[in-house]
Amino acid sequence: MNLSDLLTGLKEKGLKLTPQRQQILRVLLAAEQPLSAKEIGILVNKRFPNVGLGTVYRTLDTLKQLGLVSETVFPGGGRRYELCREHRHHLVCLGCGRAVAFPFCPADCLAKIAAANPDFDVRGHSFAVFGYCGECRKAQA
Amino acid sequence: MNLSDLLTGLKEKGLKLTPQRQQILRVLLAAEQPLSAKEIGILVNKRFPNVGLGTVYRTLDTLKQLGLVSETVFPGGGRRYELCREHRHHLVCLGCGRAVAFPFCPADCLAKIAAANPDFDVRGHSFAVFGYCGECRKAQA
DNA sequence: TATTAATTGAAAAGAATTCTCATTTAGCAT
DNA sequence: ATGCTAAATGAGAATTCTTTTCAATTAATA
Repeated sequence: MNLSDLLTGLKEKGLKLTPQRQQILRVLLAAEQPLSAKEIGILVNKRFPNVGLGTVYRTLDTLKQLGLVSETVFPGGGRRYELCREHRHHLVCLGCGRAVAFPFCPADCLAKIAAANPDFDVRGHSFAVFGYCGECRKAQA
Repeated sequence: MNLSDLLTGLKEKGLKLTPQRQQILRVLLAAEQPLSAKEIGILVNKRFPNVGLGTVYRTLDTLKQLGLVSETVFPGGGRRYELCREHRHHLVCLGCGRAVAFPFCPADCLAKIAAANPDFDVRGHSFAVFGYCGECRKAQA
């Protein structure tokens, strides 16, 4: 997924290709891990100093609704955003906050749950694993 | 797990058994699903009208640190609390917000992740499934 | 180039959570 | 019972995060 694919996607949905949106998408494309709205704002501000957080939140909402961006809630309640490249989950370090993505899904568990709740229309799931990364473990010792 | 077990636990840790804490524990014991701090505050206020949310948050923090209460983060960033009875996850309705607990854990997935990341000290995980419950589906139709 | 609806910036408002500090109180030792 | 002391509380201020408002701007179309 590159920038022009994303822009084509926006255009097809009838959305305007504003420089702000493009920059937010560039930031998300360059990110190697999910970012908070504030972090996205700071990175966007490097090129567009007066883009406010309001615009960041609005754009993220729009992109979420289009299915281009996913929101992950981290322990403590922090919300982070990333492009929907492929479905993935994260291994999050409780020490430094860094997150590593992994592509495994708890498929067997989802199947069990769906089978046990036939009335429920399952639309999605979240899964995250927490602990301490190698570096933080060294630092603690 | 009943109230006096919980109180014994607190006492053993050297914490005071204030009426406020007891009432918060009673509310958590009576709850059938994880509650937000605000909801807990409202329920506590039925018997102790001037317990503030500050006390609710502080008490929940204390109970979390003792391992008596767990915090679950819901989509959108809402944090909810429940007694640690047994480890469980939730099936959450995106329509009405109600949550149903289930005891399955995505064990195979956890094992895969741990195997793929030997440096990482895994301490916990979160897992939740989202969708629409039978009632909300009827209401939509 | 003009028009128009979508988008934005800036600031205010709202919600959730944490912090502060003077006052109160549970638990312990008289 | 009473007094002592550290812990806990109430009330409100302060933070942080997110959403909303509205006038001004701008991308897209004719």
